[in-house]
Amino acid sequence: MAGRAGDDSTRALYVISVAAELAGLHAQTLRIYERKGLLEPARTPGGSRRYSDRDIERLLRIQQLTEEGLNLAGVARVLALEAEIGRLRRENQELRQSVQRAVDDAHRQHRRDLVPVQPSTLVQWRRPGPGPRD
Amino acid sequence: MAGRAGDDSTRALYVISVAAELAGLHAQTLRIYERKGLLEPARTPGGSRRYSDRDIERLLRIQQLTEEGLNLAGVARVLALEAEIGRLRRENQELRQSVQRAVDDAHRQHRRDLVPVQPSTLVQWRRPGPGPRD
DNA sequence: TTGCTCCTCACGTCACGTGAGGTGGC
DNA sequence: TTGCTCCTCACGTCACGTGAGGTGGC
Repeated sequence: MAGRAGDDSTRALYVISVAAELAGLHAQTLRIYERKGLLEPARTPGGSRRYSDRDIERLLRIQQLTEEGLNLAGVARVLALEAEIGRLRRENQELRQSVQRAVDDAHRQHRRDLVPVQPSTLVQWRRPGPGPRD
Repeated sequence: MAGRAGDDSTRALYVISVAAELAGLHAQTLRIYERKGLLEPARTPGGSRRYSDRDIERLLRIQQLTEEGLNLAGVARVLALEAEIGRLRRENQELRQSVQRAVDDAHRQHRRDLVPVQPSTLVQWRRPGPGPRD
């Protein structure tokens, strides 16, 4: 599905008959999906539909969901919720990185504090023995 | 819907006819929803269904979604995805608090570093000029 | 002209809600 | 006995996919 010239998955490449063949659906079904707001293919100046690779993948996802018994209202809703979940997961990932950065900064700050120590203050390193505590 | 004795929204209180009346649905419809896995009311030792306030709220949510045109497969999927979104939002909120805590700690650390500075080491602050790079 | 596109209309199938009908335990 | 519960079966309605039928531009 990728590796196309220009590698732009949103580029409108396929007329409806080709898109239908790629997705394993009837052309008329694609028109129905569009009317229901499930996807919005590009249009040529003349008014014909042109589908991108992203559109094809969306069609395959829609097909999965309808095969699982969802009707088109459910498919529309599920696609929207899945997009929301994607956003939340990304935001989540970024927040985790923020926490990591903040902790790293704290550690760096700590190490910087240790740098000015004079050699005369160095002591031999001992592994912590089985002391009464700590 | 709340404020019940004991205030436990999961307590099984209503027989199917009462639950159906509360939700504005037919008892038989509630049985269908259960068979489709949309909710699982408690059972008495004799085998009769008992619905909780939480079950009633779920029934109302199911009703909303079917009125919006979703079939039951779609409703089941949407409810699961909404639960996932709830989890992600909560996790997200906790991560934000972690970031806030880490930043607060860094500020505290910073303030502590500033305390030991001797007055003799103070220099005038200059804004960085337009140097050749960086 | 051929083969595509566009659209609308109609039919078959299936899901779901509703009701009927018959059973059994407080 | 009455009024509930349990279940299954059948029917009406609606959504959706499919196909036909007619139009128009490369």
